[in-house]
Amino acid sequence: METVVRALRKPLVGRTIKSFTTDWEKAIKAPASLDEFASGLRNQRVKSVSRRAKWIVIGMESAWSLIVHLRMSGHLFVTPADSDVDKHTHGRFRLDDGNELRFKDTRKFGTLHWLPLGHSLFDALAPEPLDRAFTPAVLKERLARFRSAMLKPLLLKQDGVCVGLGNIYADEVLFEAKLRPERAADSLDDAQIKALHGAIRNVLQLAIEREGTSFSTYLLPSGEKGQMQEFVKVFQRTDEPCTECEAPIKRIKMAQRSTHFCDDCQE
DNA sequence: CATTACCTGCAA
DNA sequence: TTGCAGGTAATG
Repeated sequence: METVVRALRKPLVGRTIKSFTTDWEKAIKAPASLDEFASGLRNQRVKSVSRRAKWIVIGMESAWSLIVHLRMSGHLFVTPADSDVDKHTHGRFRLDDGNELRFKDTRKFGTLHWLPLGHSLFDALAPEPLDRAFTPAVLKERLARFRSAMLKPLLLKQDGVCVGLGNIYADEVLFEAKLRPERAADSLDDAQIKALHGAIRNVLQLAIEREGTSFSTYLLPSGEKGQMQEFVKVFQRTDEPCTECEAPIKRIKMAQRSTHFCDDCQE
């Protein structure tokens, strides 16, 4: 999402939204009606494009925001308003420069919100892991809250120890920290907490530098793939040799999600 | 914690 | 035809 936000800033900041159309009203979660959503957005000028956790926030000069969650298959991009419209495009935001912001979402899991400052969408979210305030001490305190919860499901929770990790990066983080996915949150010593903290920041920072992970449908707003899939060490490498010890990477199911790890390296 | 639900497309 | 896919909310 950080990569998406960075790419959308230039084409969106300073633009005015002239109109909105959709063929999938259910994507709109706030306000209650399509009418209120579309009329709220009309003639709003974009002031900023930012992000909280995996939510994309397009802030207007009016202090209201268009907030988008792309979930599994969502894609946001800016294109000339007269260009071909794919059948999975479910939202079109006409801009004042002849372009359109399009929301494409094959699986229709993504959500759109039009909300004023002070909304509660982000209230329960855990800290941003790349913020300076996210120190090993903060991680330690948050891990303690979750007692014997297993690390893998805990890292996926956006109201867990930190935000921003999905299934790919959670596996990569645990591999880098040399911790098993089923380890209990409260069983880590200080060195392991420090390793986990470093791994979370490293993996996310690298993923941003590589512009995301395009294993399946993820694409940059430009339509190009990210590069992080070339650098992952365990995700979707089942039975391939561990990069550290050559043991075959194992795949198990945890919290209904595929989970990849090295049986020898991770404790 | 696990399960289910929300959807469509694709590979086994 | 089944199962699986990068996410999250609701429910048990």
